[in-house]
Amino acid sequence: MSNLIDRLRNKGVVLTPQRLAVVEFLKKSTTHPTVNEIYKVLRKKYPMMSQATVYSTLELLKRIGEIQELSIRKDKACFDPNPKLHHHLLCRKCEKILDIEVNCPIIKKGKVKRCEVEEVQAYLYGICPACLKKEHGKKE
Amino acid sequence: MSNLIDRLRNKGVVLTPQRLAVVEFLKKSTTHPTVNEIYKVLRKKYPMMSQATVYSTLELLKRIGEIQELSIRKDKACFDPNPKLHHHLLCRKCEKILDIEVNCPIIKKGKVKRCEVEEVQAYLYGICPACLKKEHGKKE
DNA sequence: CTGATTGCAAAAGGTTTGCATGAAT
DNA sequence: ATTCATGCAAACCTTTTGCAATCAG
Repeated sequence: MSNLIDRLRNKGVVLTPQRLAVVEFLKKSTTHPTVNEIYKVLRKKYPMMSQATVYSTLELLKRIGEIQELSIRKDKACFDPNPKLHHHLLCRKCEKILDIEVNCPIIKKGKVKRCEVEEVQAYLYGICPACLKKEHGKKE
Repeated sequence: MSNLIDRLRNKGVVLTPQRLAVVEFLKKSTTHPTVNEIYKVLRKKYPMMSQATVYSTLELLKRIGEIQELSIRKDKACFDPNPKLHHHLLCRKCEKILDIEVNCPIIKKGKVKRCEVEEVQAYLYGICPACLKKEHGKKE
């Protein structure tokens, strides 16, 4: 965690308590939270925190390549503390977002079909292993 | 086009003039239009057409598998008359959306990493061939 | 006829923006 | 002093919803 803070400092980021709170919460999280989820949790500890600050901090972290934003949900953005290229599945049963670590030889950065690809997001929709297992007992 | 209409009838779709207008416009289009783009064009010919009807018709066409919805733009939905699995690139220069017809062995429907994948959307962000060509002359 | 569809307008929800306050250097 | 971040609230846009009027079969 402390080398994350060093990294931010080196990138010239002014580290306010609010920003630290967002960074720390997000880097610990494994659930790809939305802005509002982050805001609601942090507000308990930092009652003066505003949603606009959460937005601007996430924008900043995205810009410097510390996190990535997902549009896998149609209605709102989710955030992933891991900025490296990987894919995601949204489970239609439990609504959770899972990281999908596969090395796709085609859907990747670089030249694809004469295009210069700089960023990739692959969104899979279906059922996660946990919900598949639950279904095995039932009919359906 | 007439076998499209037959197909809709066979699926039990009530064919109103508004729905026909949306279907015909979208099936001819190659630009992945947004709801508002569709609405603005159709309103010229059908002044009584409402945006709510465009929304509901697109929802209907999606449900019966005639079109697909893209979330490649962060702010609004785009629609693709081709419901088959294929991928897309959003060019950051011209803002156009291109179809990317590649056969990815990994990002596909079926079993992926112990998940049951029912739908796939791969969104590539970068520069399209036309804009790349334009850049060649310039320094950049 | 009768249920489905339409159009209108309002509501909802997420995101962005403007500006005054406040903190840091 | 000056710059930059914050918080608040309003504004903005897209999408959804409710309902009365209308239409398709």
